[in-house]
Amino acid sequence: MPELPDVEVFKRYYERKAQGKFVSEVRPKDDKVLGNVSAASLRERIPENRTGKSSRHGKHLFVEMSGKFWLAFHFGMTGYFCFYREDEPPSDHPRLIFDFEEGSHLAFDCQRRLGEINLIGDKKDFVESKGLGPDALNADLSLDDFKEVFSGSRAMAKSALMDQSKLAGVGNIYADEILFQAGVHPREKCSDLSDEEFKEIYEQMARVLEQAIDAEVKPDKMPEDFLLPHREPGGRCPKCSKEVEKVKVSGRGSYFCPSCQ
DNA sequence: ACATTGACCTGAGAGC
DNA sequence: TGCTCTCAGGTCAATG
Repeated sequence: MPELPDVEVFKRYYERKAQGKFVSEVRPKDDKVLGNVSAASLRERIPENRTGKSSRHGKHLFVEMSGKFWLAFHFGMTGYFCFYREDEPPSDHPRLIFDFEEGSHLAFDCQRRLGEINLIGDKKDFVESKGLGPDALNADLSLDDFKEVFSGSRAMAKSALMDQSKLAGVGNIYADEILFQAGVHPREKCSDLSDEEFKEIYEQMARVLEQAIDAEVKPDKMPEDFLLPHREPGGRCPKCSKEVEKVKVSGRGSYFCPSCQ
């Protein structure tokens, strides 16, 4: 599930619930989600530190530990944070649990184990090592930057939007939503897009991502004209009420409105 | 350079 | 009820 808006919501959840707490213990439950760090090393290095500030780049979330190092979280398909108190039930598939001195906990939950945790010293180096492009919701990203990234590509618009080395953060769901709002067919080639279409995609990208965050990523809180709640067989386009269609692009199920796009 | 496919994982839901 | 099949918001490697 986690694309840029989801991860931004996780970030705010972390800040609200778990930032600034003293970690008494950390419990790694599954080596599969550990990237460059072992369970033993986590147990060694994390306790006695305080959870610090956080930042996000694309689908990656960084959490600083006492100003000493960062934990980089990637949520895969099914990851999320779950904060709970002593008297509350834990999450379903905890893969790493922080125990706070005050008696509460933060779990990194990931049912399908496709997420990954890394311990890093420098965020920039990490972003570079992953080959990530600029964050898709970066205020410094101008229309000209955007065009420069995409106009040289012969890939389909949706594939290009999901390419994390071009821009980081857009995944399957929001690529569909952005192209729907921009009125561009997902299989349209970047090289065939007009200036007007580039501008439309650029503007809709920022709008869609921001509105999804405002809606806390909940389908029922999304704007009326979002495709997102209608991406299912038989679903109706929120703008023209024609039946939405599904095709495969880059091996991913892709919904679009045949009349609006 | 790009599309496609399968692998990595687990579980929910559909159809029988 | 239980089985099988397909699918799921991510990424990576191999192949054409």
